[in-house]
Amino acid sequence: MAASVVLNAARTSSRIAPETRARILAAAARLRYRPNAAARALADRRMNTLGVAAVVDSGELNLYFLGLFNGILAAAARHGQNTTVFTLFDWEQDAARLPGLCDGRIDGLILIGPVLSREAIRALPDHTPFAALHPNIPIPGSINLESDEETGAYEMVRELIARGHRRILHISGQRGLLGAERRIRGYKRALAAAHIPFDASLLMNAGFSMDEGRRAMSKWLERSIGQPLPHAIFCVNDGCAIGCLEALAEVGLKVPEDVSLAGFDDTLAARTTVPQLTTVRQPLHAMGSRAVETLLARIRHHHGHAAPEIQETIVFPTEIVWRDSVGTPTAAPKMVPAS
Amino acid sequence: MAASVVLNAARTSSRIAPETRARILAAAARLRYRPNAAARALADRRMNTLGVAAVVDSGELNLYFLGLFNGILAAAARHGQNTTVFTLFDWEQDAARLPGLCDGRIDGLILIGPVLSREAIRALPDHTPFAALHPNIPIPGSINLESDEETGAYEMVRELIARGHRRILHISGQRGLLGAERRIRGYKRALAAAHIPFDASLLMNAGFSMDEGRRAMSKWLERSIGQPLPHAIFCVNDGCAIGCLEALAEVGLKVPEDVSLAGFDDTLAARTTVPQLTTVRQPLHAMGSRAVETLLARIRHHHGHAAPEIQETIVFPTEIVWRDSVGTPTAAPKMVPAS
DNA sequence: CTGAAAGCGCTTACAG
DNA sequence: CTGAAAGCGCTTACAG
Repeated sequence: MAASVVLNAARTSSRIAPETRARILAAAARLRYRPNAAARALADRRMNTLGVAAVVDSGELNLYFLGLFNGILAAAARHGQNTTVFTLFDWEQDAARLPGLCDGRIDGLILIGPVLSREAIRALPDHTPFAALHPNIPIPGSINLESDEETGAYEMVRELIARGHRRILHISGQRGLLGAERRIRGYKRALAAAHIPFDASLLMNAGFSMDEGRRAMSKWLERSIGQPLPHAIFCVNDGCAIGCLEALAEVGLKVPEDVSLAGFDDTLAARTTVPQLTTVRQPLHAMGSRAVETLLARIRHHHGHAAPEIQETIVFPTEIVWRDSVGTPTAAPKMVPAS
Repeated sequence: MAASVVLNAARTSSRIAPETRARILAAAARLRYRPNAAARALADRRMNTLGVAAVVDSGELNLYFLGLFNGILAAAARHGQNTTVFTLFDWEQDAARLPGLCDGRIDGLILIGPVLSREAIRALPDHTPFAALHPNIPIPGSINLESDEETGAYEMVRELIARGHRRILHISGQRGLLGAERRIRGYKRALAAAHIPFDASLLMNAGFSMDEGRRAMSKWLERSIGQPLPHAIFCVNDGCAIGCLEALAEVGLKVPEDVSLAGFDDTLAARTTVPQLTTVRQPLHAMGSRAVETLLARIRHHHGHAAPEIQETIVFPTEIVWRDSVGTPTAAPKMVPAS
């Protein structure tokens, strides 16, 4: 007992005599004593470990994940918490595995971009606090963190228009996904505000990946041979924009000389393209850190500490980052070449 | 006891009567029983968790880490293992923290690119098995996984020469780091094999990051104004190559028209540049998976199972991936423009 | 100031 | 086939 108190600098009532303390410390050093985390967790009902659950699409975690994860790790390290990663293949199919993860090995769980049905949400265990980053539906009882994607999209398109771009192609994410729909709404609102009629042929459904961006762009180009290029292309995220860039390069079209291009997220990739990508920045690092901080507040609450005042939903502002992929439109837009 | 046996399908001698078994299962379902991982770990002396320790340079995990980590996660998932990430700031300074991580919360530890002194290696605890990916010094007693970087560099430079490039600038990593030195050796060997004298002005010391690549390239360009460009530039890794690409773009030089460019690693970034990067592929995903498999074999061994035949050092072959950043050299190389 | 005691939730011999 | 018992390594009242 005395050893436990001394070695943990515990806040129990017990005082240990200096001499005893010294003896304990000496013995610990001599024996190279290391506390056992599992035993401590069992006695404490606390693992000091946070879980992170994310879907690996096409077998790989992506840069969006990496941005959030870096923020999560930084905050976790500040608070002496470990982070364990659970990978899922598919939200719908793996939602059933979530309760099994909350078995005492983690104190709280961060869900990255969860797409859960209302039933799946109802089945979530209530003894473990959750935080959801970009949930497709806000999860009741969980902390929900999102960014103001609609405003981000709105402002990006408004600014493109302000720079003279009028025909703006939007390559969107899967219809029905909240993030995709919000960007579409922002896009449409900005067009309407500038009295530019919405043109359905300038909205391509694609997805959040490079592959989907490439395919969607190629398809659009193929079906538009001989017609004028848009002035600018606004993509649902950076990955999609990079796929787009590839498809344009394949038929010899240059960004931003022939057409301007914008992405969304400001992941690492936006700075590694040539030209660098103009994009709507989501503060991924800050969002990841904040998820950890708020989750830890909840965990302390669960452990009987003072009840923290926690918003259920935290919205982060977005911001436009201007780089070289957006230029000024040429007077006479180039025609789409045959490929 | 019966509950434990039934719920775990345990391999104990005990047989449980079907009726008892049914009663237990029913009760477990009714009570929504979830085993407690900490208690199980304490009794089993096994956490079913692997640790991953990596340095975050400039606050961010990079794509090299992401490549390995994806492989680690995939293999860990296959074996029902969790993965917890420990971030370090600096190997030298944080080596002392390593023993503290081996306190029963993990069964084995994977070190990503460790740069450890012989003393730090000696201080590593011996009750926890290790695997080291790209260790700067092979760690005795640990599984060491590396790729054949020297051959990769040699073949890349040999092939560049075969395509007509003779003046080849090498932007290297920090001198003294094994990975950097091996690439330099490969570079020099390939020059020697083609009877091209080594030119010290064509070797720039930089580092493994985009920033360092950009700075080194800019510096080289500045000091070479009015002189001929190299035919090709071979960078220590993809990140460095991308920095290079930026520095070239800044002064209006185009890849591959004005100069060819090659990287190393084949991270995600190599496919997201325009033009896409020719690079030496290290099988990062496979290396991460293999680290997990061999580490698990060791852990089973530690737990008294059959001794596995494990090589101390596993070397993965590299492979050149041809993309668009390498072209054929022009007859008259461009001169370095004033910036 | 100190230490004997109970308990965290599980597992695995072992004796009936 | 079944269940009482000891033990994993820690923490925290609690009684001296």
